[in-house]
Amino acid sequence: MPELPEVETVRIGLANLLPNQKIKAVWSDWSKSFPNSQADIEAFLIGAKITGVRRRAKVLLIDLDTAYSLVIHLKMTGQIVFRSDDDQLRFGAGHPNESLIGRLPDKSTRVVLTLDGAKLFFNDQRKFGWMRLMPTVEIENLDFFKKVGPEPLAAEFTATHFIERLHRRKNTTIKAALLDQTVIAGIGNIYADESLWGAKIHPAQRVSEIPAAKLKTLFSEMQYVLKLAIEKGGSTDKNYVNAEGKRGSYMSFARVFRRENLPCPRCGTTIIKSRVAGRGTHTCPACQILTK
DNA sequence: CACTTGACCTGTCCGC
DNA sequence: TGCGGACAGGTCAAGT
Repeated sequence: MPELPEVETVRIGLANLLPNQKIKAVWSDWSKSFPNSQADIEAFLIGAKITGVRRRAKVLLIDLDTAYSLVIHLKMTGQIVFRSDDDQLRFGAGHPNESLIGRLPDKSTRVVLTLDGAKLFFNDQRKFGWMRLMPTVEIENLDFFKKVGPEPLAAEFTATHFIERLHRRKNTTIKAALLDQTVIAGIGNIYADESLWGAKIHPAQRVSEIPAAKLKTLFSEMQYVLKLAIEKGGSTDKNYVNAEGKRGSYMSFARVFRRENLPCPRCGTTIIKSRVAGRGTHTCPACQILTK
């Protein structure tokens, strides 16, 4: 479930913890999680110093002073957790900690980077996520980066631009268009449902059938929801944690997502769950009407 | 070409 | 209690 707000929360955490850290050792248990060769890892990662942490769409980028970067996609259940050796010892001694997860590595740990007095753990229960090492300048040439749409919170991204982008997928449902990373970057199932509820648009409505004024509302609702979610440290439904292993609190602000059988906070009607664009979809049947 | 569906994985939950 | 199957949802490949 890491979407833009979750990946951004991890980025903010790592940006405070990682710069100037030196990578001393690397361990991995699952080659698909970290497909680089041992030779590349030794040449460009071990001994490298971390210079910065960036995000583009749902992808995390850790830049190194070797002119290489770690490109990381958490997919559904990925976690990047920084833990100092001191904190790790407290777990062993049975001391409670605010972290949602216990002693590391655990059985979902796929990669461990040993730093100076700390370790960075890449955990991923479902093994869909990955990290890979590549020259920093080549990142923009990856297919995904060439095709991915604009950042929805960029200052220069306007409602007009948003509507233009959505119209690239005018014959599909608005939910499928929002989830399409080549249209706009970073929206996933949670924030698609939340934004559509905010704009009172049914997720199965065709893009071409939605008046521009409603799409304009959708633009501001989307920005509102994404900003609020970043402020709350993202959504923890099950797996997601930030760089310190702590949960995000957006789910307690969610209006429809995972709230089936509960009242709509706007009108009190019972929220229903259905399937749109192949995904579990949450709507208020009174506020979000499918027209035509 | 535009769009939809299935595969990749594991853990959890539900019904029998 | 155990077991099969549905489900979770980001992205790419394959199918319509």
